[in-house]
Amino acid sequence: MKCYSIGEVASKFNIPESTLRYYEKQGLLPLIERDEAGRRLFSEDQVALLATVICLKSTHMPISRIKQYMDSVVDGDSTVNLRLEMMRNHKDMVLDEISLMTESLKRIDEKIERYTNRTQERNNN
Amino acid sequence: MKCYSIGEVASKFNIPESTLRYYEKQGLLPLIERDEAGRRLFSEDQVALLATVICLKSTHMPISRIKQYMDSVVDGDSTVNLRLEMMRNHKDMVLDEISLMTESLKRIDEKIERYTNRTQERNNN
DNA sequence: TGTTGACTTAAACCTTGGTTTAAGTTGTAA
DNA sequence: TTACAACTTAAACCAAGGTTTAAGTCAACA
Repeated sequence: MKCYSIGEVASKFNIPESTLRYYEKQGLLPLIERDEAGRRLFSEDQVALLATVICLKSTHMPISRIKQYMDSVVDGDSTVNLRLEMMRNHKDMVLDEISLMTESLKRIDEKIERYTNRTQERNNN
Repeated sequence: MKCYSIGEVASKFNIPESTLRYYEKQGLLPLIERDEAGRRLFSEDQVALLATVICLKSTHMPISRIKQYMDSVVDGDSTVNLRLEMMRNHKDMVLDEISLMTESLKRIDEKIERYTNRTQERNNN
């Protein structure tokens, strides 16, 4: 099974290696193996888990909650219900945030329109 | 013209007074008047400006950029083009972020579906 | 008149989410 | 065999965005 070095993973996801080390230390990337020299080896599965971490981060889940989620992934089948709950909850948070941003975007669009009109008037005078 | 105390504004927008003081100190709320006792008096105009600050914050504009924007509001007509540019730029950022979140939401929905199926299987066994 | 409650300030403090540094190890290509 | 690039660690450092604290002022009500 092909494994990836930290450098490969970092460039695959376009994030600094230091961030990957930080995530591991925070417990977001459990069970990363090492080679004889102590270097991290990311399996395909772990790359997939990292993709999940990045997905949750991009929707603003705090690191402490991502850790809870990853811990329960490691704990296996017994936590499926918990994880389902967590994802449903998180989905609601994300939908709320998207709504808020979409609302705010309307105000921003109004400003753009008003400023556009004002600069046109200027040019016509 | 009716003016609002910091407490009134805080509860109107449901944010702590300390945050309002912090925003003023950071230059997001320019030109707040004081009464004889030194207490802040928010005019209707300033309440409207605060609403704009909150709108920009809710779309993740950093305080330093909100300050730039507010500074140019204070500078008046000569900065209309600048402000138009800023808002157009910001709109693009917000649209990108909404897209990213919407993409991530798809992955989250997939997880919800998989976990839902797994718990149903459990119950049928 | 005194004691609340709402305000003021400056400065210290806090959390989050990393990034940087310094010193060391390893594998490979020249 | 040396020199370079890719890795390792722990610990220090950093920026953003507030929050808390301590000490004080003031208006109004009992």
